[in-house]
Amino acid sequence: MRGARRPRVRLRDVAERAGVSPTTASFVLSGRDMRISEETRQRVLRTARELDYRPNLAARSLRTQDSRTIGLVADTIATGHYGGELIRGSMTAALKHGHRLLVCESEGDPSLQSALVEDLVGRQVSGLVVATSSHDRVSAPRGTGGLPVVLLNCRSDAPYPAIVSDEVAGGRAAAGLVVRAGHRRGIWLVGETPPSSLPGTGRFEGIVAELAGAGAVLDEQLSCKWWPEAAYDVMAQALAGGGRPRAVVCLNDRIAFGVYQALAEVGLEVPRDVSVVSFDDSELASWLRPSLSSIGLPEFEMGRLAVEALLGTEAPPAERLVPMPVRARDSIAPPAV
Amino acid sequence: MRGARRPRVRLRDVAERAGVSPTTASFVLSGRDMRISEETRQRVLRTARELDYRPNLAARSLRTQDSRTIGLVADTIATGHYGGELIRGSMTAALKHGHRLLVCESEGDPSLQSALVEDLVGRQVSGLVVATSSHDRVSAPRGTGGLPVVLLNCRSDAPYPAIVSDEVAGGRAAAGLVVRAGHRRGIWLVGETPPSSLPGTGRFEGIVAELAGAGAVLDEQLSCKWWPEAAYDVMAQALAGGGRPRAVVCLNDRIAFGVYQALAEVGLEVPRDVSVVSFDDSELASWLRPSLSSIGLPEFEMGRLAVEALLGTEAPPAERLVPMPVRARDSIAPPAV
DNA sequence: GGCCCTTGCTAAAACGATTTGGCAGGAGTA
DNA sequence: TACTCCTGCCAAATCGTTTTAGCAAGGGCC
Repeated sequence: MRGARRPRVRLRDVAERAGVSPTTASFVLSGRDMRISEETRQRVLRTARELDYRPNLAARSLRTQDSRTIGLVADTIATGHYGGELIRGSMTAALKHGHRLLVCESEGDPSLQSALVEDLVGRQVSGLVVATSSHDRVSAPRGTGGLPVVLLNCRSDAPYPAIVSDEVAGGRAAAGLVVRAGHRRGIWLVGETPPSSLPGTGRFEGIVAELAGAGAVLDEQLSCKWWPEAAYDVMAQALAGGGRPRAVVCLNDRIAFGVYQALAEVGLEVPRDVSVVSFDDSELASWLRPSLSSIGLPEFEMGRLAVEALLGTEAPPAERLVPMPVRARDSIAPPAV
Repeated sequence: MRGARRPRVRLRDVAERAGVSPTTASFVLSGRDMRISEETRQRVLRTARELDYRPNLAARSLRTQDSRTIGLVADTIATGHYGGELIRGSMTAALKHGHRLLVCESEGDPSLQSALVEDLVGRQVSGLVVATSSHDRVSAPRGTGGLPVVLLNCRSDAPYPAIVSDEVAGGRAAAGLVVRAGHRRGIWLVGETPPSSLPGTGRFEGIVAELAGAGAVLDEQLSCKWWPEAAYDVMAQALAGGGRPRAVVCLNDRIAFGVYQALAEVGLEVPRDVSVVSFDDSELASWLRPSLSSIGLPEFEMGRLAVEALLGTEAPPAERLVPMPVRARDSIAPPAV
């Protein structure tokens, strides 16, 4: 764009100027303990600094067969905070290992995905993270050419390690908050649990198990899409029918948002009259009044673990269940007498 | 990980198997119209397919001095939807030009930022996008080695093209919604406009200008941090003092959320009693009841334009103002008589 | 035959790093 | 002196592409 692109300083330039061979310069700069006199070492280092030498990583990759890059192929990277934190976690771990992150989005298109994988393999990435936002079973990427692969937020039939959130434990935690506040009756669940959705079924399973273990019962289950509008409708209808919950477990924060609105309209106060707990710990949870207790998604940690599985020294387990953080806030109180 | 990493198929392997020289194979595969007989061409293509040949992009980069990669250095990539959409936009544009995106986060640490820039330059990226989430003046990245740089969501004193949202026009659009609904009096503004914040001052400027142009007045200006809690507090206090707005312009959706709550508590209904408009068009805006009219952030488009400025054919302007999309929803109505 | 084109292909030199296998020269030892 | 070791450095091969320059064979033309 601006000005003539001056030719980059090469290792050879540094070597010549320092009066040594490229070999020596390379040894000095890569810090390997070959027998180099301290004086020569300093001279090379100084020269490199003077010339502002920056190694050409393409050349290095070619020679060492190691690009110090890992590829992240996601179906969607912009689902709320989700994608961002996943990327951040992956990047942080990659950075720690001196790697960079090549981020791609396939928009769920399988042919685009395989094209991307192919390209990344061609770029000699050291490993591949395949992520989804929908958290379920996925067909394993093909044509990875024997490259290490880690699945993020999904599983597959291929023998790739998978990093997923521990939804069952999360479900237990959510129900646990309600149970420990003293609730045993009048507990409602809001949100559908489609069979294909791992988070849904996992959460549900955990909730039911925890309630059963505490001798509590799930009085009502309102099925609806995971959106405020839908949750509001189904909740408002149930309340209009005369039902009165003491605690509501929502399958995500957006549902809880709708539930809050429906409760407010019939004059029920959270948490005095009704306790509410949900999942995702999105920003919404802390904005609501009263602030919403929510079981968070360990996105950052999952991203981190995925890259760590690729780059770390220890072999990753076939399936890593990442615990979901529990954010207890003001939306839960003991049942009124 | 699994199995022996079989050596990758090289161009030379394809050439040998097809009985031609690497030169010929290269010409065929890169599709250049050197004089190659159709028969030979087909043979090479077939062989490449059979062997599942994938070119080594490190070698290609080294030779062509072109990595087909662009680097994105952000201070924070996980600010709500913001970062995700920026990345998506950048990636889409990069993909269109056959490039990939190397994503880095500096966490606002200048020394980390320059280390990252240095690394990316070493990786021979074709260009650099430097993005911030805070949208203001930034010190230009150093040590870019003459690489093309585009600033995203910020400006600097260096002569780099900048892509920023047109906050002033956005401000006019927000006020315009209110004005066109017929409001001239009882218009409030909520949210502080710190001098350092470009979006704040830009929005404010546009709002004031539009109102003035329509002969409307800004009756009240409530200053508060851009968070629901703070906005609720300041709004509730103003309402308790007896003030009654007919229209409220909020500097972002989170503020509007707090305002909604404060209005509801004193029995004012949106939009019958009070119209509300705000900025960001976050998910919150469509979840609120009634749905919130909001001036969106053109994140995707900005990311796209940044990369397009680097890779596109036409020279980018020094400062590109990207229009903010107007999302008119249910929170605005004509003033009651 | 002698000359020049055209066609279809190839040899070899880059690109810029890393790394193997030495090579001088001095010191130590017998 | 002759042999061996060690120190400090370097020549050259290598990674897998792209690309310049040119070669051989065949045909047309005079």
